[in-house]
Amino acid sequence: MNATIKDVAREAKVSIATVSRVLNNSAVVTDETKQRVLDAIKKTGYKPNALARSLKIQKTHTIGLIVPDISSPFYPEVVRGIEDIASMYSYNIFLCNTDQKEEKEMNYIEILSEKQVDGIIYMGDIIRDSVKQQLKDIGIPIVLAGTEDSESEFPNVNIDNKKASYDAVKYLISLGHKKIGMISGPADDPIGGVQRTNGYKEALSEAKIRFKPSLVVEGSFKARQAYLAMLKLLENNVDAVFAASDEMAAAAINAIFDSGFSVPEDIHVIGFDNTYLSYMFRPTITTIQRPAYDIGAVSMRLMTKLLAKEPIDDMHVVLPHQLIVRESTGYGEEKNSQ
Amino acid sequence: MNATIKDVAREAKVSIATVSRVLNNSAVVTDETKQRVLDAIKKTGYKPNALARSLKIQKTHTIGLIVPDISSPFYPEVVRGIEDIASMYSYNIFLCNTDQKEEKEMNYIEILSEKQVDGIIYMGDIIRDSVKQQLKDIGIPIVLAGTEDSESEFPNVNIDNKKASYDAVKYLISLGHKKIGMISGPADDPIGGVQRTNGYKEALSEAKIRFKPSLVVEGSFKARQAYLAMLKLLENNVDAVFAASDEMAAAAINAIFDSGFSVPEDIHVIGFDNTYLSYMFRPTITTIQRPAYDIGAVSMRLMTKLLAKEPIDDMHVVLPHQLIVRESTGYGEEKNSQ
DNA sequence: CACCTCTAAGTTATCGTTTTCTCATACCTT
DNA sequence: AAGGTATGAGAAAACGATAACTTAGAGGTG
Repeated sequence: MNATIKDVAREAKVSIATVSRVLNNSAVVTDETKQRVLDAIKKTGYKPNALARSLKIQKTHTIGLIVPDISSPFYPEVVRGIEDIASMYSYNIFLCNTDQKEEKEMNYIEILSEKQVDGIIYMGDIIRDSVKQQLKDIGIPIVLAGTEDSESEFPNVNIDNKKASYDAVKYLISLGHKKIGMISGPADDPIGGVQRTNGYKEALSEAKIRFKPSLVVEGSFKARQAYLAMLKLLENNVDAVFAASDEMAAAAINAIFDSGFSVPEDIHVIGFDNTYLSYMFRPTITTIQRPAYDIGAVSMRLMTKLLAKEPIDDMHVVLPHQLIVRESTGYGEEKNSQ
Repeated sequence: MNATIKDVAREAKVSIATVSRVLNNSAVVTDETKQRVLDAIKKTGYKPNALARSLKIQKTHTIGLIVPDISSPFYPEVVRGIEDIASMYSYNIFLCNTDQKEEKEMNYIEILSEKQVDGIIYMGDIIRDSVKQQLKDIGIPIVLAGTEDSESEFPNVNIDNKKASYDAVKYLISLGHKKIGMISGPADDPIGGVQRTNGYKEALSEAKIRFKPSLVVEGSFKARQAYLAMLKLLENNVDAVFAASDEMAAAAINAIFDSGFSVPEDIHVIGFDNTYLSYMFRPTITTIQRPAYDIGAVSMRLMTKLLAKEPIDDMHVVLPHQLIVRESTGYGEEKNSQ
């Protein structure tokens, strides 16, 4: 059906080697022959078969993306960042949703390996040992985007989550709050759970505020649980809350309103991630910005360096986060200007 | 480095043909030989090379996704739906962001074709003739997800956009409104622009309300323009507004508040798409739900049928949309229960 | 003028599979 | 016992490219 290099060769009355040479200009071909080949390519409508090429050169210019769920916030932007840089370097990406399930992760890594991807970018809060081992076994470059493994064995790009939540809580303290609640991520999540809670504790201890376990309620990054968590915190009379995600912060604010209190008048709230929810929601939500697009872009750039075996200055990139102050902590009583 | 079928054959002391036979159980092999091969596979850690296989069988079990922007709402869910079904049928997907730019679209289609994808699912509001032609030329199954081409030449999965906006406006009319404004999509967008505006007109004409061009302001699906559009509509004293996207609806509501009016007390607003913004935003926004996940899932299912050459009952699937009534049109003055 | 060198282009092995032939052997027939 | 038919397994030809190795001339040198 589709023309092959052979058809082009026949048409141009040259050998397939010569066609290959003009295709990759890997060797000198006289202008006249070259032109004949070019004409033949046009005439036959020839398109190189990337499969055959990849089989021979042992490179696919394809990388695999392991993502918990492309339809949940944060990831779409990361993936966009990855894809932009990938396309810049002529790489294509396989998208694989795993819901963070071990079985799906293992399965996809296997398939990606069989499809001979040149590298894998992994996303997800928890990296199981089994998965880690398999990623090592397949012997291609791996980059972790927006996460990190316990021993820092893999190159990665991330923010400093502990510092980020430290900054958020410190800001609340600077506003004069003493009873600060937290709605954390799951306890078995080393980042959204452990690291962010640690930042919270550190800010408190630095300000000599005693840490009370009852003021930290474990959430699941879902609105409903966060709503209930907030109700619990209200029983403990908190005067400010730091939630480990914007969605949880929004749910918390709703819980506060539904309980007859007001934000920011009665209680201040800070979220995490600067999703568009945080600025479209009213009151707009003070939040920590994790530079999702950049995490993706830098991860992919790091990947291209690994693939090209370029020297790499830093295998573990820490991108800056930022506290974005909005109405939920009392900023800007004047009208918002969109 | 990696073991090949040859290594397995040598290890099991059989021919590579036999190994291939047990791999695909494409022919009878005695249990004893089979076991030897299986052992050899385990011992060598052999993984089939999908590239070589695909080259031979002329199928890659890979499909390409052309998407305007994975980081903008609606698409992540569609893609998730596609990927879920794809993985169910052992297909992998290439993700390609095009920003709806002709050049990028053409380029990606070319690359996908070179990489021998088995099919392409196209998303995007506008389908240019050049792109359409190229999609036809590469000679593989194409499915349009959440969109349609002018001549309905390609199989597609979508909702009835005209009917959807008709329903929204009819609902506003049923609430007693007469001066209904609309913030539409771009005029050159046959769906978000033309079809949705047509539905608006039809609902008006059915209710014998005269259509006034000044009450339709062209937006771009972006918040800022919609905010300005709403200010214009306010000058015309509208008492209700239908926006062609939730983000525009939210921006409109902000504009209304910032102008000293209130929603739903003074003005009713309806959005489009039931993004999570529409239910997290306060007031929650009445909207039309486009079943994004299902559009993706059904599109991919359609694709698998095309690839398997199964008989297809309907090449043009119209999925049901739904009007979701929330606070922005006055529903539920009682406390929202999350 | 014989010999060498260079250059452009052709031959062919190879990447790792699948699949079509072939073939050897065992088992039925009659 | 000779011939026919399954049956399991091997040999080899693809699939469509790349690249190492050849080779045929053209031109340069002594």
